[in-house]
Amino acid sequence: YSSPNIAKPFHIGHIRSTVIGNSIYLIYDALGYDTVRINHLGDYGTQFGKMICAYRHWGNKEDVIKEPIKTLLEYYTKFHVEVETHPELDDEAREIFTKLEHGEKEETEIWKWFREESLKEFTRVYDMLGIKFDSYAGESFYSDKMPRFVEELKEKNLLKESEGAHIVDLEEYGMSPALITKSDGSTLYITRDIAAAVYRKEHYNFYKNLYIVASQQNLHFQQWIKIVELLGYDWAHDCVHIPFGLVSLEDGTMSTRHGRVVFLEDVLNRAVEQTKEIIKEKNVNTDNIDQTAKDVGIGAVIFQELSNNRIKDYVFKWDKVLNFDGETGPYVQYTHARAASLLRNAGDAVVKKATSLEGIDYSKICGESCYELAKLLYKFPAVIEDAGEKYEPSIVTRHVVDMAQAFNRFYHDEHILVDDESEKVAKIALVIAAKNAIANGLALLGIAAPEKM
RNA sequence: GUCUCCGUAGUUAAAUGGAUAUAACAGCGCUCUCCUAAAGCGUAGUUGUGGGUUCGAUUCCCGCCGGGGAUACCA
Repeated sequence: YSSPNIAKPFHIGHIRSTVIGNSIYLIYDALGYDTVRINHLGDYGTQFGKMICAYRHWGNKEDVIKEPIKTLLEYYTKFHVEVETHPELDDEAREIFTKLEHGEKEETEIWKWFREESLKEFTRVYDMLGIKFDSYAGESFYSDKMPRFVEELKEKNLLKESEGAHIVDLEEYGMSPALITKSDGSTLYITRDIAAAVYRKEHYNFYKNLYIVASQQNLHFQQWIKIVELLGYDWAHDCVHIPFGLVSLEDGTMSTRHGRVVFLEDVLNRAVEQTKEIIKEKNVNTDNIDQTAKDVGIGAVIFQELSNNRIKDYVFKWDKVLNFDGETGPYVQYTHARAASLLRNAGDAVVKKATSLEGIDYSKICGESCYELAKLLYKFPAVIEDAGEKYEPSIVTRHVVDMAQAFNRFYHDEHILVDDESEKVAKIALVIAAKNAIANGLALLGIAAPEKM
């Protein structure tokens, strides 16, 4: 998951795979699975031939070091402008990519350098989001693992030559043919995905191999999973494509080349800034405004991303992403902070007694809203399993909202810190349970749960 | 053209085939001498369309309408 293309900006379109993938990892980890987080970087392909070609013609080392992504993107854009009038550039770019595939030293070194510089920028955004990976083995990692499958496809009579290229005909399965090698012999995305799947089976021996990739690539996944099956690998259907809908902007589809793009880092920064203003306005006594603003602002962006069914398309709107009212991350975090505040006011002795769960008179919590809250807390583990089975973090998000709503009603209806000691302890026990459930729920989404806000 | 996904209050969305379709936002009102009002409460408003299966359909099947995506040398 995540898997951005190196040398291209990390924009709002990348947030979905990143954040959904992270949450699915967290959910499966919580369910007790051994998990490996792989960032299949888009660090290979014809585009890098173009990029290197552009760098050689118009590039400058200092500029790249100063601002890697922006500069490399300029080269890429310039290439596409120039190629209109100089079509020979395309041939040159293809040739460079072929050299790269053959491991020519000079091309490989430039490419490695681009990759490192890009990764530095991505890491900054991942740090903001609090997201880590176990492996950054991207497409390039499989560059030397593909010839084996081209041979295997030939042996099993699956490969056909067509217009100079090599294809697997999938017509009988209702799919268009899959292009395995281009007419110049170089490989494609699909070839690398087949190599990657086999590598992962051999290296990790996975139970499930999950791909959190946009629904635009549905056909691509159907094709290569079918090919893996035709190659005779019985685990083909343990590879699962988990698709999600498209993010577009109000003025159309995002397009890096046309400058129609919203940078993820800008969204996160603005959300944090706005949170800071709200904190100042409300004059909340927090120990560390910067940390709280970061937890809440970034949490808000992640939460919103995970609140709808992943398959739905949506249009990115600033006022929506910066709206913190209603069923939002800040609402849930606020509820958690309220619960934390109750525990502080209750005092250590009461909290300790309630935590021990010994001698609690549960008959003292009998209001309707207490019951509704308790019911939701009880259902939570089953909800997490359901979310895992369906690869759908929004199921957790919805339930966390429901729990927060129930807690706020309970908070409003019931006086919690009452004089009656046993009633107070019983109610605090419920508060502790709710606070833990909300914090755990947020954790499964990759969101912090501040004690104060 | 073919394949595929989506269509629910003004808006954004919920709903393993089950009871009066559920929330939030935006409206309109109300509640801080009271544990954090980033809260709570009230109010009005919804299944694109035509069939079918079923005791029962937002959900499953077929047609239509509207929108997105894919459809071999990008990834």
